[in-house]
Amino acid sequence: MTGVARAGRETDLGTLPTVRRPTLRDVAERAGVHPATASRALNPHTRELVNDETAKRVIRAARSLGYRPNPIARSLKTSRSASIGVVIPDLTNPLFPPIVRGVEDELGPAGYNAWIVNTDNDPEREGAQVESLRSRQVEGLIVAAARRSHPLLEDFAAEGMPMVLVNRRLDRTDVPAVTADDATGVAVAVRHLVELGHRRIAHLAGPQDTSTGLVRLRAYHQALRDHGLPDDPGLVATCDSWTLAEGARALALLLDRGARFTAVLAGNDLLALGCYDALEERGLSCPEAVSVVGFNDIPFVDRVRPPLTTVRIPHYQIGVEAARMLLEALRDPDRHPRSVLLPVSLVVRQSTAAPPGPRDGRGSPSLRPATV
Amino acid sequence: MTGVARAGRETDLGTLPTVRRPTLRDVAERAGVHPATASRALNPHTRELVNDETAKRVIRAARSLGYRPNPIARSLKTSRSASIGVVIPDLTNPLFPPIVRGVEDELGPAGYNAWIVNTDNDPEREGAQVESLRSRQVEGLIVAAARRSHPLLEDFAAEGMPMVLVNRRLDRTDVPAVTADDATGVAVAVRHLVELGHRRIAHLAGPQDTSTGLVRLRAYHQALRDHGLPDDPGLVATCDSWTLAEGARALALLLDRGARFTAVLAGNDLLALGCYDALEERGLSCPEAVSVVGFNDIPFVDRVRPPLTTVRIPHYQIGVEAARMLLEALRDPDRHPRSVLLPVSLVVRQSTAAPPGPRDGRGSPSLRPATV
DNA sequence: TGCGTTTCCGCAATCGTTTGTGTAACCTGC
DNA sequence: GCAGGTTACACAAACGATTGCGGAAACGCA
Repeated sequence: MTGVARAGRETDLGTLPTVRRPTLRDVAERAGVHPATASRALNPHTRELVNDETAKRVIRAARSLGYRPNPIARSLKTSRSASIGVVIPDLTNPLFPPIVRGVEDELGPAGYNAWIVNTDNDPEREGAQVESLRSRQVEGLIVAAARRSHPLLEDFAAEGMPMVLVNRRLDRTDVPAVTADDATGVAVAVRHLVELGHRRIAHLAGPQDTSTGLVRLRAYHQALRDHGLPDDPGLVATCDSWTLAEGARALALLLDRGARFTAVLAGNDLLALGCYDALEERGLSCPEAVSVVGFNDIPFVDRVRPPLTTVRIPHYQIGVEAARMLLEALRDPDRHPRSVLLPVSLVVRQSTAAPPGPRDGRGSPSLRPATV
Repeated sequence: MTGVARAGRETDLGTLPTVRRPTLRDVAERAGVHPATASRALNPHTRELVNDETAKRVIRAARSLGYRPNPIARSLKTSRSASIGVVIPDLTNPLFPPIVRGVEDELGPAGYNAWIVNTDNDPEREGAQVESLRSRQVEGLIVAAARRSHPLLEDFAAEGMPMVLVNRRLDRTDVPAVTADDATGVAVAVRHLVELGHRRIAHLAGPQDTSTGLVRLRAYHQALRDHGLPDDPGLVATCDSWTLAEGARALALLLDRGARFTAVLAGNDLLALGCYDALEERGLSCPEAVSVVGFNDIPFVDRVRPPLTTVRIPHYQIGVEAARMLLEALRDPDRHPRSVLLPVSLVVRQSTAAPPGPRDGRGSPSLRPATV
């Protein structure tokens, strides 16, 4: 009688043509076994518990019915979800999509899928989003929105939620992070400027509640010392957010203060683009009057005017690496958390040139490298 | 005895410090009612079924325990999820993040959250992703990845899945879509070029399996006719994808073919940037030798070199509008599906200028508008 | 007092899985 | 022929919510 197993199921004739998706029970019925057996037969991990012959029968039944397990029911039962949350502070920042893609590419083949949320840099929204992730039983978190002190994330980590930070890290070091080697990046950038002849280099520091903001600022001071350059506090302006508008505001502030500098190291590319605006507004040309260096090498900064000299970080690879680490942590929860620093490189474009001015006789504004 | 209601729950002393999240049963226990009553008390929609006094008690209990309903259990029981899927073809295309943000901003206050997936323009991946959304019981779909003929989406729509398309639409008109007024945009762009004096205008058509690609191509032909311009088939090249590289390839092809034109209307901004590359590679300057017009006005094209003249579409608003329509459809499933066309505007920057050449005596290449 | 209505709440089934336990049937070896 | 051990499956209890149904109070009214 199992041949017409579906008959008992056709009682819902009141519903629309939409056919109910087959459940495990349907599969079991068709294969003539108990749902429990069907479950075990379908799960590669428990297949050994059921007779080979029966397993094949179940699998065939499942295929013929087009059975797809219901992840919701499974989650409810197992408290797991085969998905991990990806917390992005701002999707419209071109830095993040490539990272997300790296995460997805690595997670997919492992059977996990990524659950992307956008916090908009808003703590309240972040709280809601992350809570939503948690209640959906995500098995881990990849977070690009960390601040140095971040109670929410710290609590989560303390509760044992597997977590990997990307791009930014926490002050406490017990949460693994995948970041670019910011300090080296800054050092290289400053060296580049020094080699061009700059001695008064300003810095647009990013928000100091983010590790990137702090680390880059410190590295800037260190680099200045290393090169024996004057470390004038008046050459630093701190931005409240990683946005173009803040970059413009901060550089304008520096300019208004009468700070004298021939180059500015921006905390990231967006701030650097803000510098362009502030400079243009005052009729200062880049790189003739002021050289600008960015950080991150986000998409399109190679095509802006002038093409931005910046520190390239491996966006995609950061995502890949973070996903990989999270997967390892899921497989072996006792594994010691380690953080990794990915290598960076300076990509010199046209926003940097020798400083203007009387220092050397060649002070012409047209020192732009002839290459390109 | 209810004062120590938690006592019975502390049997899991073998587990780690991780405390079990309170369930509805815990709340009920503490309030001294049955879970069913607690459920009704907590749900604004059924609160009227329970005594006001009791409801307050339950709510207080819930608050004091920090109770958060388990959306998974709820989904399983109700087959709903309070979330909707957002299907993006490529998150690294700056066109989409603003749309996503519009969607999220509109969905959030309505109590829904967005589930973003990336198909990478890969049908297989798309199938997997969308299936995953479906099995997670998303209540509707906002799709930016539509092709003109798209069996997967058509099937979903036929099955009654509420769905709104953004940016691109299907050939069949029974699935609502929110798009920009592409035809008008093209008309305005062509008129702009004509007014500058161009008569031979090329077009880099986008993939013809997308509505945007087709509509814009048609509008291009129409505009040419309207202005009495020669409609030379040799002036059109079709791109296989909406990427910068394809834009470069297609324009190079046109150039290699010996096509003669003074302006090119690119199917979108990415293709336009590709044009820049192809032109630069041949030593042709923009806009002096060739004017270029893009479409979409994605972030950063105002800062590239030269700043791109393009048709602005209301990215964010497209997202908002789509979410709004989807919400309406969820509230009233029988509502007639309507599509909306959002207005566009031309934003003239520096990639367009009068054509070069002997036509008028002023053929100097320095016709760039002096403003800015 | 008795009967019909409300009002309020508890009971229990249910959503679709997973998984611990129970138990036939079968084998093995003495 | 039977103790002891596998093997292969079924049973049923979860996971945490929602919801139809039914019944006990409480109430209204004659």
